Parts: sequence; structure tokens; C-alpha cells
Amino acid sequence: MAAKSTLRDRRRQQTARDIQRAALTLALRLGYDSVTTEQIAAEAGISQRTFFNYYLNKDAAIIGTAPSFADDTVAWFRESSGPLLGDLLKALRHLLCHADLDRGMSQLINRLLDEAPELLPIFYGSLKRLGDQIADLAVTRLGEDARPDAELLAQAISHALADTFRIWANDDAMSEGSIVDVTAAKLQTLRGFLEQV
Amino acid sequence: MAAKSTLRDRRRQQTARDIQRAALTLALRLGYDSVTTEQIAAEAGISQRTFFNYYLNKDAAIIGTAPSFADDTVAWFRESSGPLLGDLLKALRHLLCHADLDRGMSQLINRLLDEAPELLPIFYGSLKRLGDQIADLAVTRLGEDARPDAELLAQAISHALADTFRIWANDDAMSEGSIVDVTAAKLQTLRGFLEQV
DNA sequence: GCACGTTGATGCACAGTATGCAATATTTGC
DNA sequence: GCAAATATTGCATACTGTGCATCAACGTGC
Repeated sequence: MAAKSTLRDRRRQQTARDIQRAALTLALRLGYDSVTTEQIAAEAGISQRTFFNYYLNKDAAIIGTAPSFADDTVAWFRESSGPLLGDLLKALRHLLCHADLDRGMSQLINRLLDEAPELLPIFYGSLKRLGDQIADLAVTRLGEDARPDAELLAQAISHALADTFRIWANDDAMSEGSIVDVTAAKLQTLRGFLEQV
Repeated sequence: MAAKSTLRDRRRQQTARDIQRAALTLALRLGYDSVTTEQIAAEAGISQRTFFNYYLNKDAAIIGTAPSFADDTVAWFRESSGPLLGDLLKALRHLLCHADLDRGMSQLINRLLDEAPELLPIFYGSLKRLGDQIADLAVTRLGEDARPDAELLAQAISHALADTFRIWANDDAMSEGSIVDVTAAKLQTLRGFLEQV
């Protein structure tokens, strides 16, 4: 799952980042709608056709590619018998530990989201992939019948995580390690609301 | 906010439904990707240009237009001092009461979602509009500072509501009145998960 | 280091989405 | 009925996204 570290793969990853950076800076300068995929490709030094080899669409280029759970994390989760939410958060911790987060890029995304809130659905939608993975994990414990409930939980978690990312990106004093802690706190706030029936 | 019941508005609403029905049946018959907006327009008896006067894009035509809270519901909510979640659910009850739900159309949507799960994001995304309204309501109680938390709560509510709609559409024995009850139950299940840290 | 298989980059053609604009038809309010 | 307001439509156009064929670059086994 990790990069194979051959020249080809390193270049591939570099190009993917170049494209994302180009997309973000151009969108910040000219507005997301005004920027064309052709411009982004030009700025990244590739052809438009190659742009679509890297990202399925313009949205995806802005957000970049979300990380996935490592196989051993999944294996650990299936075996563990701790409390569900606690274990899910631990799995997230592993994920974030191995993914090397780029605060600079996150800040660009944040600035763009501030200027163009209509892009928020894209942002949250991008976390859907991660949310699906969380739901899959939860289903291994709850059983397939509970998938809708697992998805509801997973969606709440990934939403809270997305919020936390925005906080982290804008607060240099905040460590990567505390991301999941803040997410957990947000989820407890949510729990509080759900009790007020 | 409700239809002004002038000839023009009745026609407008009828055309909107015709388009949605055309979009759904064609998508079910031929597959969502294969259907073009031109085909949908033809099936609905209008021009392609008019199609885009009614819906901003192809996705929106499939989902239709989500209802909004009535002004008096909003007014009531601001004055009420009941528990937050309870009042939000009451507001939803009012909303569903006044919106005339079309089970047939909902069933079509459901069948389509079963065949093409890749459309689920569109479906949940369409509830974002409703989620935003719920968040706005909640913010009138919690204050603007708590908007991220309000949005987290609102998103959980609208997700649970969307799930419930799917159940309701496929279960003729289920009454409209019990929709919010089932939604509330789902939210309590979620609360249970959030306690398992 | 060389030849061969694999993978990536690119140009081109093309179908489809979506918007602006101007002309035309329909509805409404008076 | 008539004028103002609003809806529908055709047309031109910009842009997104895909399939396909070709060419260049890399990796591998020898």
C-alpha cells in the first residue's frame, strides 16, 4: 500500500502533489469555477489529458487523495475486544500516524473553503471514502445487519475529524497527535446533544 | 413559501415533477450515466434548455427539491425552551406534515439507489440543504460559536432521516407520522455507540 | 549495458453538461 | 383587452471527462 519507492512511483506521487498545489493556488487566485482543468495542467507542467489520469475530476484534484487503513490496523481491530468507539479512534490514530500530513496544503484547502463555502460538500464528500472504511471496520464487529447504523456512526466520526483537521491546519501549536483527541471531544459534545430529548 | 396556487405555480410544480419522474424512470431503464439531459427533457416534453431552468444539474433532477421549514415553525422553535434535540425533531415533524410526501417517487429513488450505489453521495448530499436548515435552527439556540457542533448534530439528524426515508418508502405499512420516531430511535442507537469509549 | 515488456504521457476526436443571450410565447394584474 | 412580468426555446459556446492510438520513459532479465 505504501509507495514502492521506485523512481516511477516517486515521480507519480510528486506529480499528484504538483497538480493539487497548482489547483489550490489557482483556485485561490482566480476562484474555483473560473479555473479550468487546462490551466491547472499547464501550471503543473503536464497535459490536460494527464491531469485526468491522476484525478477523476476537478474536485478530486483540489482535495487530493485520502489515506487508507493499513492492513495490520484492520487485522488488529478485528481481534480487539475493546469498546467500539475507542477502538475506532485508535485505528484512526494509527492511520494518521502513518499518513504524513501536509499542514501547508491543508492551510491552502482551508483558505479556499473560507472563500468559497460552496465547496464544503466536496470537502466533506471526500471524507466519505474514509467514512466508508470506518463503517466497514465497525461492521466487522456489529454484523452486516447493522450497516446503516455503522454508517451513521462512521459519518459522524469523519465529520468530526474533518472539523478537527480545519482546526489543526490553522493552529500551528496543535500537534498531530492531539487530532484524534479533539475529534473524540467533539463526538462527546454530540453525545450530549443526543441526550437532550 | 408554499405554492401560491396560481396557474403558473401549479404548472411549474407539475413540470418539476414530470422532469423528476422522467429522469428516474429513464435512469432505472438505461442506467444513470447513459441517460442524457436531452433524453430526460424529451421524455418530460420540454426542451433541454428548460430542463436546466428547473434543475441546476442532472443530479438535482433525480433527487427533486427538498422542502424547507415554514416560517412559523422557525418562529416557534426560537421561542420554545424544550430540550434541543426534542424540539428539532418536533420541527421536523411539522415539516414532514406539511410537505406532501410521494411514496411512489421515493420508491423509484430507492430502486435506483439499490442498482447504483455510486449515487448514494448525491442522495445524502441532497439532504445537506435540509441539514443546513437544521443547523441554522440549532444555532439560534446554541449561538454562532457552536456552529460546527450544530452542523455535526444536524448532519447526524439528516443522515438518520435519510435512512428512515428509505425504510418508509419500502414499507407500505409504515405511516408518515412514525418517520420521525424511527429517526429518533436511530439517533439513540448512535448515542449508544458514542458512549462506548 | 542492451533489448524487451510494461507503464505513463500526450494529442485528438467526441459526447455530454451547463450557461448566457436574444427572440418568442404565455400568464397575470389591471 | 393590454401592458408588464415571467417562462420557454434555440443557438452559440466554454468546459468536463473518456476512448483510443501513438510515442516516450522506465524497469527487468540477461
